[in-house]
Amino acid sequence: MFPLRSKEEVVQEFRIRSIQEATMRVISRKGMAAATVQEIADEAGVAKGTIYLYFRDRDELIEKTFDGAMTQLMDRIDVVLDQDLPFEQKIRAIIGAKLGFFSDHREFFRLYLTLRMPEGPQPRQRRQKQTCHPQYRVRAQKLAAVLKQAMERGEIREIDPYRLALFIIEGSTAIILERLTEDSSPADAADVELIAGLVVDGVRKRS
Amino acid sequence: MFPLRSKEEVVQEFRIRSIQEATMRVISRKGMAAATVQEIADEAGVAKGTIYLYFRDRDELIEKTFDGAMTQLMDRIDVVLDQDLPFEQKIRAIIGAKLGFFSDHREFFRLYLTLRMPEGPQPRQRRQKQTCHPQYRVRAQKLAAVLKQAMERGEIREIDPYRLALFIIEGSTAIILERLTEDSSPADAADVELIAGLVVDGVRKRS
DNA sequence: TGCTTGACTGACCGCTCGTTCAGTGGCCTG
DNA sequence: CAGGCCACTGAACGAGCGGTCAGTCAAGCA
Repeated sequence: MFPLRSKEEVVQEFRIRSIQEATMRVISRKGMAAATVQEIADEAGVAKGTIYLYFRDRDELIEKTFDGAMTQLMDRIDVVLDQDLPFEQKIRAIIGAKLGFFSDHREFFRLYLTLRMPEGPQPRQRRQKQTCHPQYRVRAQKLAAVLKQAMERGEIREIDPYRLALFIIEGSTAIILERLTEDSSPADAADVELIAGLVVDGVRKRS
Repeated sequence: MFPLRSKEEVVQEFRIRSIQEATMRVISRKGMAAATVQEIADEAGVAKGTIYLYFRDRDELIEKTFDGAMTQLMDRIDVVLDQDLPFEQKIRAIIGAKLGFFSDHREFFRLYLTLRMPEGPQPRQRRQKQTCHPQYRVRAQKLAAVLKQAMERGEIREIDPYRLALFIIEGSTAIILERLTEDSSPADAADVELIAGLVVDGVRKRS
C-alpha cells in the first residue's frame, strides 16, 4: 500500500526524462556545439534555471543524456554477446540489435556521432570537458574478445581481433546511420543480412 | 627572366600556408569547437587581425583548410579509382593511398572526424555554418560507381553498391585512424593487406 | 484561511571569443 | 633622404553564451 516512489520522486524523474529527451532532440537538430541550454529548456517546456536544479552544468546534462542512451544500446548488445551462438548468428543478432536501437532512437545519432570519437590527446579542452568516452574502446574490446574466441574455435580465420572489431563496428554503423537519413529503407532484416554477409564472406561470390 | 610570381604573391602564399597549417595543428590538439582564432594566430606567429586579411571569417578559414587537405586526399584516391585494375588490386591501392595520406598528415584526422558527418537536416546552425560537406557523399558515390562496375564485370557479387561503399570507407577509416593513436603500428602494407582481405573474403577461412 | 515551503522562473552577470579598425613601422620609390 | 603606402598589429567592441539568484506562487499544513 505504500507507494514505491513518493509523488516528489515521480515528478523529479519525469522532469529529468523530459529534459534529457529535449536535449536529444535539440542536439539532433542543431548538433552538439550549437545546442544551447536556453533552447533545450524551451524544448522541454521549462525555464533555463530549472535545468540547473537537476544537472550541475551543461556538460553533466549532455554526459548523462548520452550515457543513458548508450547504456541502453550496450545492454541490448551485451545480451547477444554473452549468448553462446555460432559466429554467423551472433553477428546477425548484434547487427540486428544495433539497427533496432537506432531505429527506436533516431534523435540519438547526432549525439552519438559527436561523442564516439576518440578522446583528445591533450589534457583538457576548453569548451567541452573530457566528455569523450572510453566506452567506445571498451565496446570494441568486448567485441574483439568475442572474435578472438571464434578464432580459437576455428570458426573464422586469424586476424588482429581489435582491428577486425573496429572494422565491423564502423562499417556497420555507417550503413545503419545511412538508413536514418533515407526516406524509406529496406526491411531491417535485409540490411542485417547485407552486413552479416559482408563480414562473413566479403564481396567474394558465394559458390 | 620574369619571375612567375611576384614577391608579394610568394609572401601571401606563405602566409596562407602558415595559417592553414597552424589551423590544422590547433584543431588536432584542441578539437574543432575549442580552437580559437587567437590560438591559431599565436601558433602561426601572426596577430589575430592578420588572419582576417586572408580569410573572411573563422568559418572560411576552417573550410578552406579542410578543403585543401581533402582535395589532396581525393586526388590521391582518384588517381587509383580511374585506373583500370582488377578489383582486388584496386582496393589495395585505394586503402594504401588513404593510409599513406593520413600518415603524412596526422594533424588532419581530428578535423576530418568533425567534418565528415552528414550535414544537419535543419536550415542553419548558429556556431558553425553549413560547413559539413556533401563531399563525403560524393566520395562514397564515386566508390559505389566503381563497385558497380566490378559487379557488372562479375568480379564481385551483387550488393547494394552505395551501402557497400559506406561499409568499406568507414571500416577502413576506423582502422587507419586507430593506427594514428598507436605508438607503433604494423607496416603500412600489413594493414592494407588486412583491410583488403576483409573486404574481399570477410572473416571466412581461405581454402 | 493564513502561513510556510521550495520548486520553478527568467532577468541579469561575467566572460569568452570572433571581428574590427586606428595606429605603427618597415619598405619602396622618386 | 623624405614621404607615402600597406601589410601587419592588438586593444577594444559587442554578441552570445553558461550559470546565478532574488523573487513568485501554488500546494500542503496548521
